[in-house]
Amino acid sequence: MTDHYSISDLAKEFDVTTRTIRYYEDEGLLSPLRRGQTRIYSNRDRTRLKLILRGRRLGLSLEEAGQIVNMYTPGSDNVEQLQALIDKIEQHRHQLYRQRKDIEVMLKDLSEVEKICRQAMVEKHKENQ
Amino acid sequence: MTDHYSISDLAKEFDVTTRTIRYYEDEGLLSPLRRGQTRIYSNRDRTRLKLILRGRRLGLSLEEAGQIVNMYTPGSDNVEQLQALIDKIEQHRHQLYRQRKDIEVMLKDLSEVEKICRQAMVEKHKENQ
DNA sequence: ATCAAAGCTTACGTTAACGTAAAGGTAAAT
DNA sequence: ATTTACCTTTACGTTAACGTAAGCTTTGAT
Repeated sequence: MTDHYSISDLAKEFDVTTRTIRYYEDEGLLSPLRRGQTRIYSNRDRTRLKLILRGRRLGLSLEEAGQIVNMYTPGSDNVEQLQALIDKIEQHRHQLYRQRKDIEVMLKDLSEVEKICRQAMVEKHKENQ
Repeated sequence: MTDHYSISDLAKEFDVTTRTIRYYEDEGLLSPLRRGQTRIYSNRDRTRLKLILRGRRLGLSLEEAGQIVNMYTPGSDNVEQLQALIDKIEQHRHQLYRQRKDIEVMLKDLSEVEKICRQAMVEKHKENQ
């Protein structure tokens, strides 16, 4: 709510190191203001970091995550760029669909394995009686 | 259906290099039979590879992917191990839940951005008339 | 018989995403 | 005043997950 954060504020909130946040800046993903040398992060910066980390949790590279984050602030005004952006969105959407499918299958598989485990445990208990 | 595959068979089917498959063997994730020096992959090997690659698409490390794959063939018979396995399953399940949530949010965001894009394009077309 | 395709091992190279250490500046608390 | 707790930059180190190249063997096809 305060609209400005220190680097360690964000580091604590999102459970990353300050090194990581500075690295993201080196890679052009963040560009906080400065008071003297010290970095000052706005709510916009904080949101960008949040989006980057969300991408990372899905296994995206920093470059891919950056692409997605940059979609939120187009900046490009001509029709071709807009169309290119829409195409990128479509690509990412399909990747997400695939991941979602993978997750569903994996969840189902895990349930199956758990079931077998529990049955095996029941057998073991019978043995010990 | 043939129950045995060459390394390049699998490489083509799953769109990876043979180097990748051999690397997974080095890391103990696969252990194909041999005819002389040549590797021969069974359906079981093929399934393991498929599972590993599914894990990779979700951003898991090879080690994590390996853990999951090994759940499918418990091998351990004592109760403690079974309980440990069930705990691991629960952990992975929660990670998958989180990823699924991330995906839903991201899909929603992408739709939002696309909407804005399309509106901007409509404006541009009006200008050009 | 030889030639191309595919297989093998060994080993060094590469890249992303940080970790870690050194050396220093600033500001508040004791 | 000096300790504590931040902040900074620079720079070298590390690890996972392969890529790539060299050199050799095996095998099916012509």
